[in-house]
Amino acid sequence: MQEKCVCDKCDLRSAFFKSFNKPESETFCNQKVEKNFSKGEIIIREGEQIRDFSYLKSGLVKLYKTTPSGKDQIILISEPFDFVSLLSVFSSSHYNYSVSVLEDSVICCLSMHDLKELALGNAIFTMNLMEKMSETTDKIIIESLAIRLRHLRGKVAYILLMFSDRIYNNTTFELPVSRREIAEYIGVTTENVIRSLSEFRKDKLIRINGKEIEIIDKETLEKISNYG
Amino acid sequence: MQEKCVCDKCDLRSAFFKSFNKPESETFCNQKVEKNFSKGEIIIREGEQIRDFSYLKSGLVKLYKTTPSGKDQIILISEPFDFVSLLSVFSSSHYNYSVSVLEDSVICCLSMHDLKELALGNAIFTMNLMEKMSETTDKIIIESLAIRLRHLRGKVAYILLMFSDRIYNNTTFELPVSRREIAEYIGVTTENVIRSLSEFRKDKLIRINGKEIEIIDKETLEKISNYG
DNA sequence: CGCGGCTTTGATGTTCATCAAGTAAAGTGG
DNA sequence: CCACTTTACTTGATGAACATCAAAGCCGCG
Repeated sequence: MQEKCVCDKCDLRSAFFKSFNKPESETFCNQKVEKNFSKGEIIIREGEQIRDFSYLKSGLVKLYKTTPSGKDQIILISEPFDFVSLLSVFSSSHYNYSVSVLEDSVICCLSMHDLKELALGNAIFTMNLMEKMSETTDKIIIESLAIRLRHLRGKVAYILLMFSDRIYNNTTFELPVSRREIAEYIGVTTENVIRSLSEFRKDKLIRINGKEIEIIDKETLEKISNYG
Repeated sequence: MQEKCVCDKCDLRSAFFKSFNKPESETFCNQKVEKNFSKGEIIIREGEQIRDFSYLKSGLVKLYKTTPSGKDQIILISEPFDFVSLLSVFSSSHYNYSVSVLEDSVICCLSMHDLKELALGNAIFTMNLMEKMSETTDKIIIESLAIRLRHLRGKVAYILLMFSDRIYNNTTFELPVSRREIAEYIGVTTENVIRSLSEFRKDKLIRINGKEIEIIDKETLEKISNYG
């Protein structure tokens, strides 16, 4: 499950940690650990103590919260470069959300202790972290407002376009989530997600084959998303 | 409108910027500027270029976004110590939300250039900033999920308790917002906010006198908030 | 092979938005 | 300072959107 990171192969080091010079990179690479997770596994459980700073190297995960009545609310579907443990790590001692894997993923882990040491020793690195954090939280907030202002069909259309445009860059894609998870993400019932999808199919806006979705009439779908 | 900050009187320096030593504090204090705003004024407009890093020294403000159809969505009602310009300042060049004043407020401003210089020169300061940022965004996300999962009456009860418990620490308080703004905050119509308030009044859970609210039966209100 | 979870469709009822209309309060200009 | 306009607040009636309930088919897994 755990193996040393081969840093030469790590896109992230150059892409994100531009702030490091050679020796710092070395330290960083020696301290961190890669973990592989497969679809369905839970990486982080709400309430757990935060020990590691982790980020998503490849794959797809969801961040979510479980309500007192046992229902889940999905906060974000996160691609690589959006950090996994970003939200609370600098202000809380425990996670207040869970993370589970939607597509086989590789997570890089560094102990919070080591991270803080690195951050204190390198202000540019810390600034970059802050920038990244700002981007991710901005995305969460903007997206949650965008969803809130739409009606059922608009919400569903919005999610389809999100997968198509933001995540897969393709008009055809395999849904990485169940209908129920879509519902948990946009705050409606599973039945109504299905109903909307069926309507889109009947109206020849999309083709559905199980989890496989093809967007046929993107223009109309966008109209619906922008309040139809 | 603008005057030099009297740093001896500034609670924030000690409370938040514990990272500074004497000379750095001096620099900081000399560079920053205090601005006074009164109820109703707009401090930041969506789309404006970000020039200053500003934080709320005293008063109360709201962060909000205006939708394409011209309606406002309130993101957060922010007290002192929650930064005003926190969300996007490190990842965007322009604000993607607006800020306006609910109660006469004092804002401390520092140019982003100066702030970045300070941050790069002092990693502890930057870490503290990050912590603060993490707290604020966490609060926004947690609160928006909490509101999303409630029904109309639960949402309204939640807001009343928020004002009573988090903002004013008092069972009697003056609402700093209109009924419409409450509606914009919890994502329902103004009429339904009023209806819920009237019902709470009829059920003797609260007393209403214009903007003045007194919470009489907090226990029941909490039950309604926790899903009634 | 049977069980549980996911998906789908239909019927029903509740919640909430919309529309309408009126009162109160607060700002505006002569 | 008073008529005037606008904005905020309030209540009621109606209908649409959506949740809930129910039932059945499908698929994967032990």
